[in-house]
Amino acid sequence: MASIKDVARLAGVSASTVSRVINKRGKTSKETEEKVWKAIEALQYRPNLLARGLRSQKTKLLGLLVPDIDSPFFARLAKYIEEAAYQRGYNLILCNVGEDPKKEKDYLEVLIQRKVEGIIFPRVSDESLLFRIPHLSRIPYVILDRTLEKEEAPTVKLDNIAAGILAATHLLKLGHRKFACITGPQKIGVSRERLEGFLTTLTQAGIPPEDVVIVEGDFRIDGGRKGMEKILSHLSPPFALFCMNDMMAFGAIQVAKEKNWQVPGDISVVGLDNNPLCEVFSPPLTTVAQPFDQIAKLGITLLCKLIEGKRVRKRSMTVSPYLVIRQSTAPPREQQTGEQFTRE
Amino acid sequence: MASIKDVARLAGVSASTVSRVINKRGKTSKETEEKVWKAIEALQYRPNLLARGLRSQKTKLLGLLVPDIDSPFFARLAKYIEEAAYQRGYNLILCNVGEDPKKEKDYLEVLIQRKVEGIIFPRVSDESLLFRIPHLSRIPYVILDRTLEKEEAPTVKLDNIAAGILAATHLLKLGHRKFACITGPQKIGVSRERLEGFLTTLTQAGIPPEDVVIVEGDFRIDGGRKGMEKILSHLSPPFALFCMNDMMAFGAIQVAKEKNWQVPGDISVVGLDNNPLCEVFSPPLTTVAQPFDQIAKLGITLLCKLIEGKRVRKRSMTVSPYLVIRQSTAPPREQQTGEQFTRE
DNA sequence: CCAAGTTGGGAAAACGTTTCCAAAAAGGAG
DNA sequence: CTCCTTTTTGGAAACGTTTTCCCAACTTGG
Repeated sequence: MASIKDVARLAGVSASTVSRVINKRGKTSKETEEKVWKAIEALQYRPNLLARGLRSQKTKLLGLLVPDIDSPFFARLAKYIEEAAYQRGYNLILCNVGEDPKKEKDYLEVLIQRKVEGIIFPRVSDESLLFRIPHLSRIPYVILDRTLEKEEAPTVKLDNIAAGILAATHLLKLGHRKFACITGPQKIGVSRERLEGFLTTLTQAGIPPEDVVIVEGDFRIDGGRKGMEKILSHLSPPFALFCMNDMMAFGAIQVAKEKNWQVPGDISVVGLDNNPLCEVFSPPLTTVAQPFDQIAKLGITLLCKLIEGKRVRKRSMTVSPYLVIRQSTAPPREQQTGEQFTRE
Repeated sequence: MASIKDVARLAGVSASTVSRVINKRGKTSKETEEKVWKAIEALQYRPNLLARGLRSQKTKLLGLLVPDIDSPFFARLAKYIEEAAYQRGYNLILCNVGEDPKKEKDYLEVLIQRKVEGIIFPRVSDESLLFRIPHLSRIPYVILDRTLEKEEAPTVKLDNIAAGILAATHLLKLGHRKFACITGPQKIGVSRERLEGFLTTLTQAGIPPEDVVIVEGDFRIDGGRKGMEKILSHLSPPFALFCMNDMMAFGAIQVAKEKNWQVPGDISVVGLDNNPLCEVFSPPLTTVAQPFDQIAKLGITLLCKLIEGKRVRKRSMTVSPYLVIRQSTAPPREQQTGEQFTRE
């Protein structure tokens, strides 16, 4: 493929001039510029980004370190991250690390070796080797959807307390007095914050935390299933359930149906994320929506600022959730015994 | 960061020797090797992959050009592609092109500039600019889940005819005689092949193609919705429906429920893909499963062979689908009229 | 008309590797 | 001990850019 020297030769100028024209750096006369562009066009020249990166230290590459790209949550986030990065001229190296710490470490090393300018971590775990790698300390990064306890890491995430409040308020307004909650892993800060918002709101409404059945889930369908089994062994409908993501809500509702409980008739369920499947699920799932696009956009913006070495005022930011009411929530059954047999 | 020269200096050898030790090329004595590894360890040296790629033309980078990473289908495929690539020491640049031809073109150019060694295309469209870019003709690529009409492109995909046959056979065996089908876009070869398998099987069972209600979908939930509306205006239950992917099946079933038809009581539905959501949907969806892992693995293997310049016998290969029977299919209602009024 | 500034552009070094070639060291045979 | 072969090593060029430094040729102003 044609190199910058070929262009220079054809245009009758030096390589430095071609570089200047391309990068619009330094002074060049209108006529040389024209000659250069003509030559570039004629040779279909495209700069070699390896060489450019090597010389200028600007690779325009970011690492995307994601736990599981085949999860609706991360896939969605990844989409918006990609979009935001593309807009700013960055490319993404996809690193799907799963539960494998060795793979995570491998990838972190490789990203360093590839001279990525920054790394974006959707929901990295506390056990992440992130901070173990010496060279990594030098490279800018942003964490999405996650609070890291250890240190002041730049983060963009949902206002999780608000999310818990939103769910609780909605269910209270419908008249519920009995509650359950399937959380995410309790070691994840996100889960604790959501629970905090949920419980304090209930407490303020006069419902003591001890009366709320709380079981720990895993953010996966199966966690929702198991969670619901456990809840039903402690609590009899009608009651209201808050699942900390939609996947678990799907699993939980499935179990409820298998046991012949009606949703929302016997059990009202609120999810979280606003997965596209919510609409098509039956019943369509009421959920606390995350604005993925905002999170991704803010995350990339923040990362770019860190890369450019700009001083940033707020290294951590939250975005507000909003409630999407569908048909998995309704007033509790007792209060409308008259209607009990007419619906459906 | 430490460079190869620093290592050389510390180990008291030349840079070339260090390179030889790292890459295990050429002869080096046991003792120098030891010295070199010690120095590498001491300095925490990691080769700069930009420089290596520039010099050796081996970047160990692949492009992943995907229509929409936030679709369960592609997310799943991407996961397995990533896994297969990682196993072989390749990294992936994530290119999410959506419906935007300009973005596709942009990305193809960028991939060339970044000197990727190959590109993997899950389900590229016929309108793709893939073959318009002059330099691209030189770079190896593999297409997944798609037949390109134009030319003999290396492809790994499902045996779509077999998929259609599988769906038809299953429904016939249950005793169905009235059929409908929501296809993918008809301009996509995949859709036509699936339909072919489906229809010929029905024909062989004595059901003329004219009696099968066929509507065109888009592989999305909403296409399933609209498709079902159209079908129900032409055909009254009971009948059996084959949707060419799970998403459309979800949408179709949703509409059926809204109109108070029972699945599988009134309408049996078969999907395709075996999305994890199938299990949790109600009713759990019977579906023709794609072995994503196989497709991805074969695709990457093929791509690597092309990259290494090996002669490959079969440039195109198919993998076999298999049926997963859940609860969205059942014998048609007529045969059990007694139950007709007991439901709900 | 000359000194001082301004503008445009070229030469060369540098980025960090790999790889070719030749030189040095080591080993073996006579 | 010498000569030849083989193994191990170092030097230097090359990959394709960007960037620093410098010089030539104009402009400009006094």
